[in-house]
Amino acid sequence: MSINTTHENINTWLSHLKEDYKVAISVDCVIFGYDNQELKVLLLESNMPPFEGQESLVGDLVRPSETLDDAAQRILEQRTGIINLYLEQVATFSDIDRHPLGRVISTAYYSLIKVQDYAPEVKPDGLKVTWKSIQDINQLAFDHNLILNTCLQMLQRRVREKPIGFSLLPHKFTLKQLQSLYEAILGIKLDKRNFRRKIKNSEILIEHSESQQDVRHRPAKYYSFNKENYNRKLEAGYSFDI
Amino acid sequence: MSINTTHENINTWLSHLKEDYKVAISVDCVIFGYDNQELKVLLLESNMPPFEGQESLVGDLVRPSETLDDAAQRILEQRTGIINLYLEQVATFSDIDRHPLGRVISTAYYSLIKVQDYAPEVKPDGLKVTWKSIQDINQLAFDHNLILNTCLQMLQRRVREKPIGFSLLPHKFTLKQLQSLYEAILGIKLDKRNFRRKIKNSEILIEHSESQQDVRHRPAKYYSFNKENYNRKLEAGYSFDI
DNA sequence: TCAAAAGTGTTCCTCATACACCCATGC
DNA sequence: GCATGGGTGTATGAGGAACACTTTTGA
Repeated sequence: MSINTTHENINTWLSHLKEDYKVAISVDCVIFGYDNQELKVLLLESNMPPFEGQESLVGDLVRPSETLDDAAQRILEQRTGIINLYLEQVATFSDIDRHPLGRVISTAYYSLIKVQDYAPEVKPDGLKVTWKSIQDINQLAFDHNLILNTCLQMLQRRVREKPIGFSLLPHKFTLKQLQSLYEAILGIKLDKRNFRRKIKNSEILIEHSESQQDVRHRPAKYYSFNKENYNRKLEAGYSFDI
Repeated sequence: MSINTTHENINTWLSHLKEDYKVAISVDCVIFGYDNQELKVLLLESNMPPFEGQESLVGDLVRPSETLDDAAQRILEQRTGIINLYLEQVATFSDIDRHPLGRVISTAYYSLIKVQDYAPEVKPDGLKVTWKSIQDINQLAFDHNLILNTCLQMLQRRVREKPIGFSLLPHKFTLKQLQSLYEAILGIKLDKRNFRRKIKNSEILIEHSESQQDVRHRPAKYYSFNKENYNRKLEAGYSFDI
């Protein structure tokens, strides 16, 4: 922000700060999960006009005493019980009439969690929280479809250039699960052999001795993300890329 | 923004909107230019405490009646006279104490112009506007160093994946100028032969019959960006990449 | 004729892509 | 023994990286 102005001196500027130029700020969190071969998003069911019955993203107003990053963490915790999740800022949405009750500008954040680690039944503040497949999402409250799409594009970009996909899977996963995850996020089919070669060459997986059990086909081996080795390779100039 | 809450009903929510939860919003524009082999940024000289004498980005408060995109265009025009420039949103900065006069959250935008098309002498509102080389920038007002760095990273990313570099050069340019531009933005050296082959293979340049004049060496041919052909190739699935 | 930058091809190597069959298990 | 998904290797082509000399001009 610049305060360089000869037209408006400090006093008028200060009065602007107090009065006319203020609007409310909110954050909206797009929390992605992955289950049953499908990419999902955490949604709240709205109970307020004019959006009763519609679903919305996890969001609320930002307090004047907190940063956007802090607000995103606080609101996510209050609304879902999820604590200490790293959220990445995506974009800020400012259409004049995006909120029916007044001028509210909203900054969107996204993150990823393992659905196994979060049971929506918790509902810390009594709101209905549900996982919903991206495919099944229709009309959301406010401009949340736009926000969701923007965050999804960010996810698609990031998942190709950073090993964040693992944070959607259980600690131990099969290569098939990993491939299906990428296919679900990117919306494309990948070649099995090429995918496996690429992943294995990258040397960022730990291969476990255990395999699947009770499957009526050849059991798949379990793998985990090797964060230590990834960090080591990062420092050596490695750049992840699917 | 979500209004789904059982703790705060509509009325208290509305009062929040009117009172406690309001902060001021600003935009800051990072306008890049290129001249004399150097990447430059448009800066204003600050005349207000505690930043007198320091330089700042082109910014101001957003009005409650305009979107952030509109505000960025308006403020850029008022402060510099530059009209109708497409600005891309980069990020929103919200540190509590980023502004000495109160809580101001700022959304950053960036864009590129040809320095030939803009004479800073114009100074529409009487402020000093200057081009400054990225290299020579020291301490800026507010958190503008952080904002500038963030926008520079965005530029470095974008310039590799979209043919936006041309908007920094004169209409007609030499391949050497184009290569130097990329080197200045990315801060790396490029191989002359590989660069020229890549650019020529991309078929997005028009080769003019004219060449440089009055240079004491073999004169270079002039080229222009072939926007029509680029758009045609885009639709055919082409993706620019340097 | 010299200085200064323009312009030009080839080799090597890495990596993306396309593709088909055998293996281990539960039923 | 059969259905189901797991697991593996190779050949081809495209494109990135490294690299040095000749050409054109003005002074």
